[in-house]
Formats: sequence, C-alpha cells, structure tokens
Amino acid sequence: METGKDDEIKKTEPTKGELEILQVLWKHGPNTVRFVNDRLNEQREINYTSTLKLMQIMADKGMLKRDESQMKHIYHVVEAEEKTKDHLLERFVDSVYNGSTSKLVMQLLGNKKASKEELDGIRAMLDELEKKQ
Amino acid sequence: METGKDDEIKKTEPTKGELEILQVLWKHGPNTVRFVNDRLNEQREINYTSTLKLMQIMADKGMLKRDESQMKHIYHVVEAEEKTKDHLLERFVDSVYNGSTSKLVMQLLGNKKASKEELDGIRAMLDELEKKQ
DNA sequence: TGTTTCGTACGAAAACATTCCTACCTTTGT
DNA sequence: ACAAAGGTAGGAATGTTTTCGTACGAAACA
Repeated sequence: METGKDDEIKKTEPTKGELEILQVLWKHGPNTVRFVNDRLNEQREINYTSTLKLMQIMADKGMLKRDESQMKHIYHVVEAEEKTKDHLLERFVDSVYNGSTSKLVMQLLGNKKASKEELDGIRAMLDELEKKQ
Repeated sequence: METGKDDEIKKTEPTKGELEILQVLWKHGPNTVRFVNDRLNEQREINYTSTLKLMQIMADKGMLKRDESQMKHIYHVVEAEEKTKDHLLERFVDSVYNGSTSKLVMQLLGNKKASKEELDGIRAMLDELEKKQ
C-alpha cells in the first residue's frame, strides 16, 4: 500500500539556467521577473521573456512559488538554499568523484584554489567537528 | 594578430553521458566501445550503438582520440583526468558557491557526509600544505 | 482619452543531448 | 564457402533546455 501523494517526491535537479535564477533569488530574496532579468543581464544578454518563461516553468515544477495578488508577480524559492545546494553537491561528488568526499577536498586543496584564510577556516571547522564527536 | 589554430581552444564541458564514458576510460584505461558499453550496462541499460555514437561524438569534439589501425578501435582520453576534474570542480564552485571554495568545504563537512577516516585524511592534507608554506 | 510603457501567457523555434534503427563491412566458426 | 557474430558509419527520432516572437491586458502619463 502506497501512502499516496506522488507529488513533490521527485528531486528535480535544477538546470543551468534555473540555477542562475535561484542564485539571484537566494541572494536578493523574493523578487519580480524584471528584477531577476536585470541581474542576469549584468552577466550575459538574455531577453526578458526568456527569463519570464523559465521562471514560469520553475513555478510549474514547484521550485518557485509566486504571489499573483499584484500585477507584478513576486517569485520566491520554495526549497531552502542549503538543501538544494546539498543535493547538487551530492550529485556532483557522486558523478565526478564516485562519491568520495575526501577525494574532492584533496583536489580542492591540492590545487592552489584555497587561500590561507580559507585553509584556516577549514581547519577550524575540522576542530569544531572533532570536538563534537 | 592572432597566432592561428582556432581548434581545441574551447573548454567544452563534458555532458552527463560523456562523463560516464570518461569515468570508465579513466578507471580502466584505453579501451573499445564494447568494453565501455559493457561497463555502462552494469549500471543501466544502454544500447551498444548509443555508446558508440557518443564516443564518436566525443572523438569529433576532441575529447577522445582513437586508434583505428585495428577494426576494433581503441579509444583513449585526451585531457588528463585531474585537469578535467579540476575544470568541472571550478565550474561547480563558481555556479553553486559563487567561487568560494571554503563555503563548499564547510557545507561538505557540516553535513555528515565525511566519515572519520575522511576527516583525518583531510586534516593530514592540511598539515601537509601548511608545512610547505 | 489616447498612446506609450510594462506586465503576463502561450506557442513554437532553436540549440543541445540522447537513443537507436538500418546499412554495410570484417572476422569467426562450421 | 557460407552463415553468424561483431564492428563502424550515419541519419533520424526523441527528449530536454533555452530562447524569443506575438498577442493581449493593465498601468502610467501626456
């Protein structure tokens, strides 16, 4: 016997374009299509209706919800930023590093990508974790 | 004045399907389509000619090269594994964490994804790096 | 009030990516 | 020598994502 509610159970991976939009909404909070499109256009050229369409699709998928009480609809992200990123990260580690977290970190640290400050931050984080155990 | 040779300069992101093939070749070394397809089929169903086609496309793109001296062509990866992964990692950090390596690591460590052994490994790596500086 | 500006809705084209059918050649085994 | 098995090549169908043209309604403003 299924417990019903087949909605929402599929973990949809945001596409590249969708991620761009999520980034804007994560950073600036709920906003209009116009606002999001303006932010995107600071990085690359993209037509207003393209952004609109994509945000509508995201709303259909349930990734975004919108307030339609005003003519200028206000969109907001449904799932928490951390949760989505966590999911993306997991998929990335799986597909590129066969699920090995440490392999990823090794490569990250091995390739001059992290600054001294970042390294210190990471070490502090490790200490923190160790204490808890 | 350009120095010519417009080939090869574009850093093409491997697609999901292409990455699966790269993983097999990285793990097992240069091999035939048949071999790669068999490995892929251990994970999911995929028709032989689909794998063939994709590997041909990858060869066209310059990601793979092949030895055609025998009927059974042997494919090998052109770019070093580390280099490709590095590139993928960079794109990932950019698109998800706005380029902040430490944010990624924080999230990684914060979310019970790393085992004790992995944490120790990471710490050792940090020590190693610090010594060098 | 009329016109211009700004918004949404919808459909379809374009750009990729994936899958597999069919044709045809080479090798293997009887 | 012939049939069966296993290769490659290429095109076409399918699926997905991205982009934008067009239509049309609401608001702003001269």
